Amino acid sequence: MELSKNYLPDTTEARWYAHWLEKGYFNSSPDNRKAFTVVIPPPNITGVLHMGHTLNETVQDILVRKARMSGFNACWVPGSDHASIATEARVGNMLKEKGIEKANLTREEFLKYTFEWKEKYGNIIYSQIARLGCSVDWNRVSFTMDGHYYKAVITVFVDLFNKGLIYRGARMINWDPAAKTALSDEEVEYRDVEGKLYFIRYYLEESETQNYILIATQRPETIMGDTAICVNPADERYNHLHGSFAYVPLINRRIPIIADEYVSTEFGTGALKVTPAHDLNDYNLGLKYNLEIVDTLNEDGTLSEAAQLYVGEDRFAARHKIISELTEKGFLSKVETYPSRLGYSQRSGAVVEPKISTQWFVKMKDMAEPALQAVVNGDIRIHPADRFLATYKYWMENVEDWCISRQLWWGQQIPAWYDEEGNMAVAETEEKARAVFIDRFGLIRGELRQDEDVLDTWFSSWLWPIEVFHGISQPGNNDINYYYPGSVLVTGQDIIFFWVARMIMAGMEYKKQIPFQHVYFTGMVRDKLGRKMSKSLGNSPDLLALIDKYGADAVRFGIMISSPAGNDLLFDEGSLEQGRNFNNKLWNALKLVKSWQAKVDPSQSRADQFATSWFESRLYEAWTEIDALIDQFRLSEALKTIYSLIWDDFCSWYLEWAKPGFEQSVSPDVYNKTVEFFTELVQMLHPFMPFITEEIYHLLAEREDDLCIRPFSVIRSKIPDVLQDGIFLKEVITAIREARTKHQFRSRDEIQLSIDTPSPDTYYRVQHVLAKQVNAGTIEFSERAAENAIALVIGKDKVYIQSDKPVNTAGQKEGLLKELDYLKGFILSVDNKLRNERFVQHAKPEVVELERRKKADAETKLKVLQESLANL
RNA sequence: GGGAGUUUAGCUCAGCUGGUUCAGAGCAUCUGCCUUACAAGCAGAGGGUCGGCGGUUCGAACCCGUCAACUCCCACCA
Repeated sequence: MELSKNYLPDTTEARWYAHWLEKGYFNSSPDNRKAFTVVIPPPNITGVLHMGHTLNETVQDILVRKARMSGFNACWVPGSDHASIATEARVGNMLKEKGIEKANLTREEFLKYTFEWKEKYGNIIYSQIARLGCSVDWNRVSFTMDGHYYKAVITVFVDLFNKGLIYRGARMINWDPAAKTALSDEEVEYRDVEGKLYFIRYYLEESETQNYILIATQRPETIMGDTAICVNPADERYNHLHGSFAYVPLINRRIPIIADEYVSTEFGTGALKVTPAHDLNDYNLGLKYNLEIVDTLNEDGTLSEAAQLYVGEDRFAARHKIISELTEKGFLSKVETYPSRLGYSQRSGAVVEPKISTQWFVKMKDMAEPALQAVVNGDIRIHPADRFLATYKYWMENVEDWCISRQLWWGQQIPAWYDEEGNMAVAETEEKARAVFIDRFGLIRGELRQDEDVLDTWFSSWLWPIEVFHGISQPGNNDINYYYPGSVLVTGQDIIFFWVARMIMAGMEYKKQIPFQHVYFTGMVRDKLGRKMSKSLGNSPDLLALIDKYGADAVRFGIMISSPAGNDLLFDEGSLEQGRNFNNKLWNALKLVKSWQAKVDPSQSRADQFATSWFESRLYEAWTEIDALIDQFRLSEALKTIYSLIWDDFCSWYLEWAKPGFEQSVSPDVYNKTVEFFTELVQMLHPFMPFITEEIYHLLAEREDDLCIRPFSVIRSKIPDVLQDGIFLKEVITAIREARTKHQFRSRDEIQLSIDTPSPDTYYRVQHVLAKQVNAGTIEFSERAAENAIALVIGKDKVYIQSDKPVNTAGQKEGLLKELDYLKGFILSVDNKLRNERFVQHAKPEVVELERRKKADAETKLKVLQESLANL
């Protein structure tokens, strides 16, 4: 078969993925092997594959494929989460484009549209995951709104409620006015912005002369919610005002002036307007001093009736108008710019409002404790540990209660029912809730009404490692017993609190066991200038286009080669090019080895055993390293090691050494060994670059199996002497080549070597290869210096290169003198060290011995150099 | 304001418990090659006083102190 000039990924990749699926290699069911379980961090159904996913999925695929080939029963569960806020917004917009207002729909109608949308668009990401080559078990696709999953979430809610770990109450929460829902603290992102500080006059009641107190605020539109002014009791400027009253500008509400230590005398004017409905601190002051709470905002961020002014206008529009009015009427004293921080909704991007609202909360303290211990005592290992252990600990020790109710439709509806008097029962179903009512109140007053709210998406995804195996809906089933706990969780460090910490809590609560043994945090993907990927910067590459251009293997290579463990990944298309070049290198090595096939001559016994026995040892040595690196999650380094093993050791050295001469035959032994080596190399590489390796595996020889399920079987021994010979041989070749280059030999110019060495045995073992590699016609051993030759000193050996080209003696002399100088300096420094009594006394004996040997070696070499110089 | 991390060649990073010739790799750069697998290649080369200062030690990129720069996380000062 004729092989193409370069490797062509597109058809190859599609063909092999289809084949793997057809064979069912990625499907897992419990058996007597050890399980290796990975659950995918479920992407949003609204999402498309981006660089972050690509990194995560590639890492997981590497670990899973490696485990599968190492004899584990590997199970990688794919799936997605329903992403209530994002999806509801997306579907809302879609409906709007069709001319349908969500407000005119019933809950059931809206959910029907949403499920339809999910069926249509929610699976796009799966085809992209497949395109990357991910070896997930497609029979196990899970979705956080699947029937059993929904049920599990409800079960957990009821259980936690009955345990007293879930409660309902009015609290200051983060309100997203765009999505019109409450958010958890974690869903708020703070950003620095340049704000303005407005200084407003509040006129005092009992002052005959129009006296006022000056208040600084960033949010003048909230003044209608003011119910007090607060100053520090120690602030002498305001001592006389304690207990008196002032009037809120524009609406003339009479409010008290109170004193509390909370207020800083340093900031602003030292006087604070207290708006209990719209600021957490003010809310606390309100509770302390029993202040009236005036909520001046509607759910959508417009001003409410209670505001009296600008009712129905958006908060930011109202701010501008109020500033104008305050200015006109002389209430505004001055404006200063002021750097501040604003909270934004992670999902909708809207500026979050602190709002008092009745919501559902999970008590976190008790659940945090075992989850903290699991990590602190090492049951769960975090990688890289140093960076995240402290963060995790801090969060767990200072965890706040979790607001889990969302004012949305898309999600698990809270299983709480109310009667007409507001009595409440929590139960899995309405029927059970009725029983609870009867049991507790004896009767049900009027119609029962279910709580309108749904649960935070994270309240379902924290059960992911358990419920993808139906561990809550069907406790004790075979799958959950076999696959739980998972082996490793691979995810971004940005969701350590959202998701990782809470999964650990859920695992400890519901399985009394950790959900995974290792957590591997990948870094964030940035562009090559170190900037975050973002739509507005336009630096977020189109992943599918990249796969089209370079192939999935090259994309995987490019991403992995540039992502050192735990660090951010600076994405550069150049690394994909490197991946493509690597594909090509492999492809050409394949072409070379295939070309030998026809040249195999069974009558030929092997002439030279060195190349094969060297590579055999080298292969084993490298495999040990690579295996250890993968175990330590140092995947980038593992890939670099394989890359160099293939490119340098295999292609540049081994294949050249083993290559038959022009028009010459190959011994069956060399050929078979080479195919075997190549097979093992592509096997090592397979977890990283699955497609090309599978392709080469099959082109290299007739196979009955497939590479992706081939068990690793590198049971070799490394022979230190052979490895040592290899190092020495490379050194000699490089030195001679360097001399050839320096003296402007062309590759076809043949040389003759004459070597003066105390240990010719080494040369005997490798001379065949050496001659080929430096284009030497003859190699002879002689203690005499060769005439008209280029003299080299390699270790303790003198190597003379003879040819019909004239020799530049002066240039050579210069080179040797330079080397001599260096050596003398070196000997001097070692000597100084050895003469230092304290060194000899304090240093470990083996270190001293080493220095002595260094000195002796250098002195021998010095002598050889001097002889060479004398001969010139 | 609190905490964590980083600082080694032009770029991205290795360098494990301080000691094999005053530090390694990949990419990039330079030189020479269309050598019968590969110019998406081959053969070579150059490039760093390991952020600054001080200390411990016979010996420091590595340990300690200090300063500086950068990054991230957390935090209710209007």
